[in-house]
Amino acid sequence: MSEKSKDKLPRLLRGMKDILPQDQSQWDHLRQKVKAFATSYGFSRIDTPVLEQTSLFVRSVGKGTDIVEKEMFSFVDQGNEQVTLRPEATASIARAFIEHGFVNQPKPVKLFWMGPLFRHDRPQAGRQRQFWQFDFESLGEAHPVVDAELILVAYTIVRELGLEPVVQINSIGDAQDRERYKKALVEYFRPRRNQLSDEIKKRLQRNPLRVLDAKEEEVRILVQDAPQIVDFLSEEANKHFVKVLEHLDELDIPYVLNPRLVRGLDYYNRTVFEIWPTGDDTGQLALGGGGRYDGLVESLGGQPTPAAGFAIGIERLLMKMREANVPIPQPETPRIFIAQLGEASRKKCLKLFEDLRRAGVSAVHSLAKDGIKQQMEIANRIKVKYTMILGQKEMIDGTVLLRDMDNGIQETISFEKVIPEVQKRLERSVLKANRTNVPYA
RNA sequence: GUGGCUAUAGCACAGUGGUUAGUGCAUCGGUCUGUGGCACCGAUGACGAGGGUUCGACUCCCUCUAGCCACCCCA
Repeated sequence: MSEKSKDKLPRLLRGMKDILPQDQSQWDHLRQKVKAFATSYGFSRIDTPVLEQTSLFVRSVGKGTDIVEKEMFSFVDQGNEQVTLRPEATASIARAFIEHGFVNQPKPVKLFWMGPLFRHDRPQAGRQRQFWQFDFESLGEAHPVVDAELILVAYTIVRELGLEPVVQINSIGDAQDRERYKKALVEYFRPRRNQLSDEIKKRLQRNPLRVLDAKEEEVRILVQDAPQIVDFLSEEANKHFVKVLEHLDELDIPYVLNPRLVRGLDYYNRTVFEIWPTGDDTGQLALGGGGRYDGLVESLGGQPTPAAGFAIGIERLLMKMREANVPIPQPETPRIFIAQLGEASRKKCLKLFEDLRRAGVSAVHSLAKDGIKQQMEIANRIKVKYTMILGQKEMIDGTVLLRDMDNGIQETISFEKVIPEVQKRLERSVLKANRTNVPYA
């Protein structure tokens, strides 16, 4: 260390996080559950590459969006190709849908996706530059029941993971509806221009919908009386929205009609929704969101394909689960430690370790250590149930000492019988021990 | 991209414009070449980076980097 200056040491890139061994059980637990949900709701898994053509995201997410304007990890590769680390999943899924002829499958095509995404934002609470999402997408059906099913899935997953989500929902209509609405919005604000900040004025010009989610108090007050997009929906879009809500009522899913909910990606139309944790009324830490994107596949060159989907952020989910002290099953810890004494015993013990593994018993050893005391300390530290001791004496007798670490009782067992004996005892102790759940921590 | 706060060992925290920067936990070793939870002893290991002010900077100033928080936006 003294020789090397510290700035030469390799370091984590900004906004990147290692997922350490002690956090893996939470991640595994969560991912496993999400996978099980996907299967039970009939969504098939699809994985897409981390790297895609830059144009894919520019065309789908939209040129004027923050994601494309300032958050993409883009570069030119050695083959002079413009590439981007995926900032979201839906575009890739739509690309795969087109590329692999999913049009020829029965509709809707229900897909499940899980993986890391990359956005070059400034890190803060619940935000990293590499983060995980899982996505559920349903392609090929325009019917509102599809929207409702997706909301059901999103809501249920979050709920069954131990949180109390609230669905925020809105309809942003179809393209023509939005055009008429934008005009009305601009007109509404025109006589009130002097009350607006420069930033808001700019938004009003570039993307009037953005004014709706402004955080400034004065603007929010104005927004309350501003025209609402629901009043500008075409008859079909309105019917569609009403049907989605009827389904949610039937399912007893609590939702909040949020006329100010607009989403930051260009491909959305009609139904948009977000999943907020209870207690968050700003949406600052939305767990996820989604909506309908009927035009996306076609705009990327595929057949006209109505579709909808949602994404949920895994780190945010974990964060909220920790905050809420949601219990998580303890990871399996090893129950057996192998302690050895002497060169011959060491050889025997590595073999024993492997034999145990083959018998389905995962043991821990520290074969590199010499002193039995050190080994016992380690066994104690990792809280195994039994320690198997093989010293010179046992080597001569062809036995193993089996020490119960809770009460210190030791028994001599013949070497041949020790594996079945250990299996038997572990089974018994598993039955006895009531599985304890500890909170995410 | 903008703003505020912060940066001392693996972790949690002390500390000072002036010899060798402390403590607890952890790690390694010893007391203790056949037995853990205890105790005692010892060792390893840090002032984020670069520049400036100063006789002297870990301490004061600037820049950078990173972290946290907020804005923008989103997961």
